[in-house]
Amino acid sequence: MNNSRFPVSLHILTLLNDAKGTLVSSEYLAGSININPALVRKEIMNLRKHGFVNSKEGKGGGSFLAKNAADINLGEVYKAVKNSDILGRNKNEPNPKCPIGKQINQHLNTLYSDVESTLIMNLSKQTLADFALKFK
Amino acid sequence: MNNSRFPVSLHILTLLNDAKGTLVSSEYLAGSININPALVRKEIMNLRKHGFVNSKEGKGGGSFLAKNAADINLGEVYKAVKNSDILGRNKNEPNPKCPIGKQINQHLNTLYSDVESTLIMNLSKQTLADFALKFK
DNA sequence: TGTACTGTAATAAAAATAATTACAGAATGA
DNA sequence: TCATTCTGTAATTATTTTTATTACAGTACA
Repeated sequence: MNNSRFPVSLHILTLLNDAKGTLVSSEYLAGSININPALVRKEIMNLRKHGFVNSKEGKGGGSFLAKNAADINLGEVYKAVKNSDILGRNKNEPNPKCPIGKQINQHLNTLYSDVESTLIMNLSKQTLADFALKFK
Repeated sequence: MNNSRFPVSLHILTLLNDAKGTLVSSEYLAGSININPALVRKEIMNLRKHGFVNSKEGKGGGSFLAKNAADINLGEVYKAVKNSDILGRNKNEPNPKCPIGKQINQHLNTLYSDVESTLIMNLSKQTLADFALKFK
């Protein structure tokens, strides 16, 4: 992960949780996170697609949590934003003529899926409500 | 992780293990991985720094494992190559005037260090020898 | 003493990420 | 009704990260 989608999404969700159902504009969210509002809206699109938030268009519009914070766990959030292999991947095909190169991706795959599923299991122990509780 | 340092390093180590102590050139390694030899040498520098491999300069030179494959575990390899936060990080400072923005990095830090230590624990259960054993 | 390596740096290219800009469409309320 | 303030979305540009390329000094061998 060399992008900021997870922390940005978690930040958005935390702010929305804090707003207790009132509508929050992408402008405000962007101001807290310190990124561009259009990026926030894009990330919100994704969170909406995954059922975490809902938005209302038009004047006075904004976003709000679509479910209880206790029903959103961080494993789900991770799954919603992940778009690359957890431990990275070589973009080039390894040499198929090399006995090791030929097989390595297959073994990396099993390693990664194992590692990732325990990671998700671990993340899933914590809900957005748990996370938000840490803020004073 | 959006770079390929972990898979590249593991690939190198697997090849060296397969070579059973004979010297392997960066040219050969690069050919199997399908990346540039200079990158391989750079990655080997790092692996050497961490005590996993040794190299011999000059004609007929190359690299070889510096310790038994059973004494290299994948958690150590991960630690040797990791250079970014496991779940990504927003490069911009969150707004210190926002009650959430002000605190979020601190809470992300504890989350990340927790998540990462279980990830490493998990990876550490597997040695290079275990990994290499999967190749037929 | 030529050859084949590593070590290392500098530079360039490519890819990924983020920022910016723009604007149509929706909801509000004066 | 219509100006205002939002979202949704796309297109473009800028920035950063990653990878490739090139080059060459130094080392070891034969």
